[in-house]
Amino acid sequence: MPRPGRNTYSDQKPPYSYISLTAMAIQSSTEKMLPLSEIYKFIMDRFPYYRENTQRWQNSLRHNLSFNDCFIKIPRRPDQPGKGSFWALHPNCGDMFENGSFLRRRKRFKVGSMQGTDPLAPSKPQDAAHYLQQQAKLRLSALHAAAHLPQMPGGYNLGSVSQPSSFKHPFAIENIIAREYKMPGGLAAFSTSGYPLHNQLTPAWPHMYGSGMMDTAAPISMAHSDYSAYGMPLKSICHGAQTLPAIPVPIKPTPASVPGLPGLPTHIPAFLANSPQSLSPTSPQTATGQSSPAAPGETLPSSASVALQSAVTVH
DNA sequence: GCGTGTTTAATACGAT
DNA sequence: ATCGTATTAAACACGC
Repeated sequence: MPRPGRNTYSDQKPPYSYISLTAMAIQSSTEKMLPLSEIYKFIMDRFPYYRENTQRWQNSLRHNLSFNDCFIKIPRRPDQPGKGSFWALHPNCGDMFENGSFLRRRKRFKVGSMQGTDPLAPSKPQDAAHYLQQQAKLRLSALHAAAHLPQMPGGYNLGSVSQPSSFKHPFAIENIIAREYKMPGGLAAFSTSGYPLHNQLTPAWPHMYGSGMMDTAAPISMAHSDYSAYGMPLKSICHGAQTLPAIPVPIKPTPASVPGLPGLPTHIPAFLANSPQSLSPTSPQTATGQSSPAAPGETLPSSASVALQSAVTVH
């Protein structure tokens, strides 16, 4: 029986499928697309388990990328030199995960199954690739635009969201990343297999490793997980382009973080940060996300959204 | 050669 | 038992 310890829990295989892990990596990126090598890196950074047997799981991961329609390949632009293509989530792959939990997928995503809700998103892989490439550009434009907007006191840590759903699955991406291993309470109701157990208290997320980003700037109290790090369900991240393109996620409190922008995460989860090392340790900070919860269905127009809209119309 | 990408096949497991 | 999905292994192609 494994005992709690550095090389037992922390090296445990995470309860996520390769699809989940890949989706996490992709969604952690600013442009919502990553080259294969960055996906590898993300996973190895966060999950010590995957620092071994790299041949095995990387082969599996590549298999999943090719095999599953939910991943689409995006050719590099001339200004994106490097090896291999980018990989992104199909714009219509929303709702792929049950309740936004990376632990459970609803069903295999197939192109043309019309389970997505983005009326603008093409379903053909080629079209989707182009669409996402455009989306990536837009995100960068929006990010730059937002960077010039005033910042609220308290920075990125507002937590007001416009999601109509108050969905808060404990394994939703925002909770995964928020939870870290270093919860204020130190414990959470999860089994060692990673699944929620209400009658059992074990250290949460032993399989995850901080690699220098243990101390997120926005620790979330999981005891009040109603408003999580992202403050939005995965599905809205996944097809955030339903009304607006998904917003780039700044990885640390920068002026680029704009409070109140619909769909814009105001907590920046370290887990999703694409450069975890860049996160400087900060003093524990109570989650302020619950301090200004958005009412279900509420939308919060902001100057940033205006900036985004203008960015959208520019292409 | 190596990294990337595709495909097929076998196997295991959970849900129904 | 059957089906769907995930994992793993392996072979192969392609480009640098």
